[in-house]
Amino acid sequence: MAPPTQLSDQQLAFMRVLWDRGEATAQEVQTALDEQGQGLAPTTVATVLTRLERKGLVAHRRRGRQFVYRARAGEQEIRRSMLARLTDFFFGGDPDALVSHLTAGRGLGEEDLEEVRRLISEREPPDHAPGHAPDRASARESNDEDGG
Amino acid sequence: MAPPTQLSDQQLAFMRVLWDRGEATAQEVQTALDEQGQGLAPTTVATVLTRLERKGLVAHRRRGRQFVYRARAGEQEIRRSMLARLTDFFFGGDPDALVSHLTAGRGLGEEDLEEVRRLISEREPPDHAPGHAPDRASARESNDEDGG
DNA sequence: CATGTAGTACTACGAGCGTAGTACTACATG
DNA sequence: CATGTAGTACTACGCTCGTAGTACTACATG
Repeated sequence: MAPPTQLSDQQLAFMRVLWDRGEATAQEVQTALDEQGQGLAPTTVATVLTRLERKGLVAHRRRGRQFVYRARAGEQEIRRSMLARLTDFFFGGDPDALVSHLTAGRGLGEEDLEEVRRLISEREPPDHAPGHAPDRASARESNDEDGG
Repeated sequence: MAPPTQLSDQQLAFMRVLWDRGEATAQEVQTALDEQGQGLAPTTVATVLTRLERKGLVAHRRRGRQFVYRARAGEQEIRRSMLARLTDFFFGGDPDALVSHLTAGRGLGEEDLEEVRRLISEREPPDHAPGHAPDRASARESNDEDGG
């Protein structure tokens, strides 16, 4: 599972609506996006949803003549794989850089940084492969949180 | 500045080569990618480089009949904007989730998590807009690290 | 059953990507 | 200058994306 989940901003926006609502008809998705400044034609929304479905990211069931869509891929899952791609690429083998990156510009001082760095570094297993993303991040953790 | 820097894996791989070497001819890039299992035809490499150049991400100068390419966009810059897109989308307004994500699967215990969370949360400015990415992350930090 | 309407399915079209072939250029060599 | 060769420029093709129009279907209504 967990295909080369490389989603565009728009696709993510669609997924977000479904994640937030659990379920949504094409119309509801359209309305939701509309409120975010994404004015799309109804057919466009349908097209995108169909494509997402073809990729296995969403599924639908009928309700009357409407399709009710739901996300098949969880937010955590997508998030994980998308971020894993980048972190593996940019910080593969160098968790230090990742910490620095995250804290840069957030006003964290050197001490804080040091703390965070320590916390992560000392646990980070050295099974990195700085190159194209391996799927080490996609298969072994089912213990995502999001709730606490 | 900082265009909607949304690079594919391959484009990143190309950039990586240039970042690592400072400069490289198309041939050198090809060789480098070849060693990473990316067997590409010379013309393919040239095409990709040309396209990257058109996007302003790389530049070239002549050396004899060859083109010597160099990255115009720094690794930090690209990294920042690419990660900003995702973090803004997934964690916009919720630094907690970001911390959780980063530490999930790394074996960090709840205490550690708490610590990291505290460090970031207490500094995180509330200027988030959980929606499409604002460019709050792209303009104001020049203090990236990468060196230590 | 005829008509309107909501909603999905199919088709389209331009842009960018991944990939690469062919054409052209410039230099080494005789 | 003719030829070979390395290297870039142009062209191409299939795919996905963003966007949406048109066609078809099914249901409410008279």
